[in-house]
Amino acid sequence: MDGLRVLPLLDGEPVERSDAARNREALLAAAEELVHERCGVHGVTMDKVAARAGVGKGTVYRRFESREGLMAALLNRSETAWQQSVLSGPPPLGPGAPPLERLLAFGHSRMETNLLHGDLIQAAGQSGARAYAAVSFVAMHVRYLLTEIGVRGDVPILATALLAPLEIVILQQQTHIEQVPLERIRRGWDDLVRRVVSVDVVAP
Amino acid sequence: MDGLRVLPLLDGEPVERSDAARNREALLAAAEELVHERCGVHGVTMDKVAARAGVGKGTVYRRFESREGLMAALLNRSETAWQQSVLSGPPPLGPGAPPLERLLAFGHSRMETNLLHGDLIQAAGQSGARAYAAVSFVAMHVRYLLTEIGVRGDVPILATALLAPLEIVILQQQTHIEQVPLERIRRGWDDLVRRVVSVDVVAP
DNA sequence: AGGCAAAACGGACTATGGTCCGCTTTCTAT
DNA sequence: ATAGAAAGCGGACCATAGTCCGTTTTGCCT
Repeated sequence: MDGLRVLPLLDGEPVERSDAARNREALLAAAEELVHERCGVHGVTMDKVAARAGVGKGTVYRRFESREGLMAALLNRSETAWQQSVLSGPPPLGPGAPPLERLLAFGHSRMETNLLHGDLIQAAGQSGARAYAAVSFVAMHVRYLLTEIGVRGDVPILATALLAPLEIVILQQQTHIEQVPLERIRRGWDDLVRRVVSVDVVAP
Repeated sequence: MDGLRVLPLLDGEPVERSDAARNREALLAAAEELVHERCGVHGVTMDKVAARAGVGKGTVYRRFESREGLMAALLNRSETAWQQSVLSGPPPLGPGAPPLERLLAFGHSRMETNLLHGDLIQAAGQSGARAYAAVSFVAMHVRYLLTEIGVRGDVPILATALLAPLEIVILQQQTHIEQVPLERIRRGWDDLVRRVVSVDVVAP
């Protein structure tokens, strides 16, 4: 009998072999351990990750493409939890609050998250995973909220404009180099949002 | 007679030795040549730059600290010309036009410049020179224009918010990955500026 | 069960950024 | 002009990201 697996699992995702899956887990776990031990992303080398996971270096690169890819994968783990709290957590970040309040809460939360994972984000660079998964989720959400608020104009572009000052390169420039206090950055962003939005809400 | 050099050239900039100056020029020239030959920043290695300039690798690092530093130095050369046209070129980019027009022209010009030097900017990273020279010039100018326009609020933070969407990481995300046409990005930025500014100009 | 093709493995190898330290050049004071 | 010290020089050396390819494992099919 041929039993299970009747559906030919439409190609494009040709099933992950068991050893491959095992090794991916091992590698991510090893990388996370090393980041914690070393108290940072710097100093976590590909060799060490491979050794800790008990595999060869070639395997790391097959699974994650590059150092950036590995970091991006690591990042996605924490990002997922955060995305959950945006989609279904308590208001005002989650659903239930009026859209403007949600948008402001979103900005504050995103700011904190980005600063928290700053080094990891930079180490992940432009690498695929983040560029797609994270960026597009965040952009999507802001577009949605802007639409709910009733903003006229090129919503996708405006969403990008609101998100840009929350990017880690900008935040680090402000906090680390210009020494701007966080509270002021936050108020500045709130002000920006209100300015962008007010044009439409006052004049229908 | 003890002749020239009476002023003890107040320390802090302890005079550059002639060989050092010569080598710096040679290195920058070599780096520029290689960038042109290779049609890009990638593939320009420190070894090649040193060899082309006819010096050892150690010299490159003494002069420019790191690869990022070298790239930043390269960038500064072109940046300087651009800064001149902002400060004293023809309007609307240069002085003479009303501040709002100047601000819009500034955004367009900055957008083009950043896209043109995209790879170089990324290769220069956060490295000193750019973080200070370029960023602070640009920030200063936008603050000045916002003040002239009569914007109330936290002008430095608003300036950062307007500049953020012009950063290369954002622009490349939009043009290369999301395939947004340049014209649309430009119009989007104009809209953003008008929204940010309009709050103050209509309601004094 | 046994065989077979595809996928995965792993470690030696390469390329390149960055460091180090003994030697050379430049500058200044005599 | 000369000597001495400070600054600069340069290439051998190290660390780490990334590649390659012969070998091993896996999972399906008869």
